[in-house]
Amino acid sequence: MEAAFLLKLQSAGRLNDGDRERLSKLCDDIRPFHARRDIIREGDRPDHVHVMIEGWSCRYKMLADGTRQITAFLVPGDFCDAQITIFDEMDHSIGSLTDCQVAFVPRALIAELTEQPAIARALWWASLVDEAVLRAWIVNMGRREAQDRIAHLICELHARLRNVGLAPGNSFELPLTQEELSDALGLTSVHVNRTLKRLREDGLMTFRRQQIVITDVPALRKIADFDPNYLHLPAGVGED
Amino acid sequence: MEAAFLLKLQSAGRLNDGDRERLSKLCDDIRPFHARRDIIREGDRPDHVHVMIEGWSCRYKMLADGTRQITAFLVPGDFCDAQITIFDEMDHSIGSLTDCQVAFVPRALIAELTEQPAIARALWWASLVDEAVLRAWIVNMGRREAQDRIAHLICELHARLRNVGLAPGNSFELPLTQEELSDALGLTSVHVNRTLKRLREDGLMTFRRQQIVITDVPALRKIADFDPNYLHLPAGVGED
DNA sequence: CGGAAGATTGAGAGTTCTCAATGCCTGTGG
DNA sequence: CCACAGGCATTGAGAACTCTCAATCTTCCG
Repeated sequence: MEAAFLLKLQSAGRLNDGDRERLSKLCDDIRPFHARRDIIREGDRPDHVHVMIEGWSCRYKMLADGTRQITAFLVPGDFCDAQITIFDEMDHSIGSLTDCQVAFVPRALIAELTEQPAIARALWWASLVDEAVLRAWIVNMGRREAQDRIAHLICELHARLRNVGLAPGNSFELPLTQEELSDALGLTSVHVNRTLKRLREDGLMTFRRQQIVITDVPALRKIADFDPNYLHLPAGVGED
Repeated sequence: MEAAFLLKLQSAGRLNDGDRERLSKLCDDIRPFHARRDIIREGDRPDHVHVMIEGWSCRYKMLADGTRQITAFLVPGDFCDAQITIFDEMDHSIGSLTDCQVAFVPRALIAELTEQPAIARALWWASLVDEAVLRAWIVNMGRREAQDRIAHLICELHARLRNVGLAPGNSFELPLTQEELSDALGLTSVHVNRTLKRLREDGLMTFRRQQIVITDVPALRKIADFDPNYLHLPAGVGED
């Protein structure tokens, strides 16, 4: 299978064989992480940039009262912390959700790669998509109640995973507990549980054994008010 | 008064006089907008980048059910839509909140400016701060109840406005209605109203006639669990 | 002096949370 | 192969928070 980050950066278009060749150097130093470990912590000043190769991780912040909010899911192909080439220190943490493989990329290599305009552009593009996703999450948490909110997140993940070849058909692996899901949605796990039940009963989707099956794609998108435009995927990929 | 965007980009450091001179070209084409007008709409493909010079605007999305979610407040010095140099079309709208002055910057000028490494770096830095603010909003909406959520937003705006010289002391102008505030916070205006009353009664802050007065900065930051680290301001500015 | 928009308040309904108990599944050790 | 432990998932009941709908008050302006 082709490296996910190539599939992803592809979407930014304009990569030629030389660029793809250069990008393959990202994989020179891949390290494994167990599930539920911190890959980077708030306050760290890592000297490598981390890229997800395999498995899932998430950005998160802990609050003073011990609650957690997940602000992003990172899947194969996602850059964890390109911002560290600009900022002094991390303002949030990144933790693995599953066992995973993470590429450690020296800052110097990033600097070298971004001398290629097409690569710089692709990275900027990826960063702007991340931003668009954050806005979509804000809309989701601010203006949708639980059922529609879950539906929207599932539609988004479905579209993103398809783009990197990880969601054949209308199902995909979602290696999260309901607790983790609730930390991303701004809900409690109890309420997520009840709401998943309703989605199941309504014949929209099921989530069992870490497997999402979207039973009725149009209906799920409808209640979620999902429009994939913000993901800026290549034509066709976001469509059903 | 110095142009706000210079003060802001300053925070990225490393700008020399030449850079500042070049950046002044951003102001060559400034146009006025009345309050409550769209500056750009979702789906637009503007050929200028817009920069806030004076007044307030906001990013927002409308939902199918007619509700609105504001995803960012834009104040003097903020770039509205740098992403349009990469994406084909806007995935959200930007509307003026007050009468304002907006610089229209041709894409070509942006391209020219970003040939200067320090300027490119400053713009990237600004974009990463925007991203960090979006994450902070997600945490805010996901894990704080109304009073703490409002408190956090006010602390953030206070810090940001100080950085561009718009918040002397512990008060600042916030030219929003309670309705607009509620659209940013994911609440209803009725609930915002009641909660503002409580903040007032608790001696933390007041909001009357578009004027925020923070009565007790430490207490407000405490209930908001506010840490300005994510704004990556120059040392000292974020502090009380 | 109106009018209109925004702010404030009340009452009741709906959503989500908290706390706690129970059920289910999986991996491990005997 | 079976029993058991631990982590998740599921369910119930009551409390807390937020929303809706509507009325009333204020403020701002022409």
